[in-house]
Amino acid sequence: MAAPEQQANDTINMGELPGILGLMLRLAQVRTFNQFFRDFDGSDARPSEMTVMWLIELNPGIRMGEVGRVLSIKPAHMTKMVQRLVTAGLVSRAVPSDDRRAYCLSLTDAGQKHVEENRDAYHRVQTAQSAGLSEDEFNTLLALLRKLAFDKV
Amino acid sequence: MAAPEQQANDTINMGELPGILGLMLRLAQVRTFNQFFRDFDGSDARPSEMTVMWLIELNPGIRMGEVGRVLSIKPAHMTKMVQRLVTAGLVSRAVPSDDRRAYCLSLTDAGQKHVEENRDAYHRVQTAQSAGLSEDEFNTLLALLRKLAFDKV
DNA sequence: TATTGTTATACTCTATAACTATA
DNA sequence: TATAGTTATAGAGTATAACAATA
Repeated sequence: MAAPEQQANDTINMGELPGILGLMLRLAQVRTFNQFFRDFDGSDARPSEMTVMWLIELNPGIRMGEVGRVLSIKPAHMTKMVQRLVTAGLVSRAVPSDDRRAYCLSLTDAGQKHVEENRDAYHRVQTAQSAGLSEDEFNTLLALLRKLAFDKV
Repeated sequence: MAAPEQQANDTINMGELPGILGLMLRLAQVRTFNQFFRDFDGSDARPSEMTVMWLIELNPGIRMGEVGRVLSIKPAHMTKMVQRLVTAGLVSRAVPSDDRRAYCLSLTDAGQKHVEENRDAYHRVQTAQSAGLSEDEFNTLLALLRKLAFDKV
């Protein structure tokens, strides 16, 4: 009867599954997200919205489509997400004069404040220490993930 | 007018975003999944179902709850997933005599055949080459992800 | 009382296609 | 004709809570 939930992981044969990249990416992400929501307990900050707002802060006037392309967010989802952020008073839209099909995004004062208040915590959650890795391991992992995420093959 | 979709990534300022572990895990996963679905075009194999069936093959008679714990799949989702697999004739359930609340899972003959037919392809998709990494980089990445996914902190 | 699995509900994210208004 | 964004719909996956049967 002692710690049956610990036994499970040990007595189960994983075979070659820990060599499947997609599975390990998913399991690592689950854990990272759990950590995020544990540390951000109470706050209504969502990783995806935080990332979008941070990107808008870095690139004022960036177009919706560009945000979606950089962050791999589909157009339909971008629309709903931006509508939420606009409704929440965090983001504002403007039609650029050179292309009236598009929307340029900026942070409102409230949005700017929101980013400034949460960025440190957001950044602090994603550290070597909270991931249980050494600084070297953490930096190596990030470099390899960047290669996987950004390099064209 | 030349290749505006290429410009975007270059002229956009990412700031410290590529240092955010959660974001890079997500972007790496998106790419890995795209590769999966490109290579498995036509087949109806889903990564999650393939992983569950492979785990059942390795551990015949494993309980639903154990599968969920190892793969971080929530009970409610496990129920629906197993029902799909049972309906598809790939997995069979049995109530163990020592705990009649539980379900033990096994592969049917069709399930066994399905795993054998798809495992190689499933494994082959997730290689260093298709990820655009060297063998060393690929193995390092997997080792770090395993540490992130499995180590208790 | 606690645990195994089920059901029901709601929400996030994804996928797809049809649509508008511009270019 | 192609592109930027919208709308609508469907599905996967997750989160949560209430529930029945069993331990």
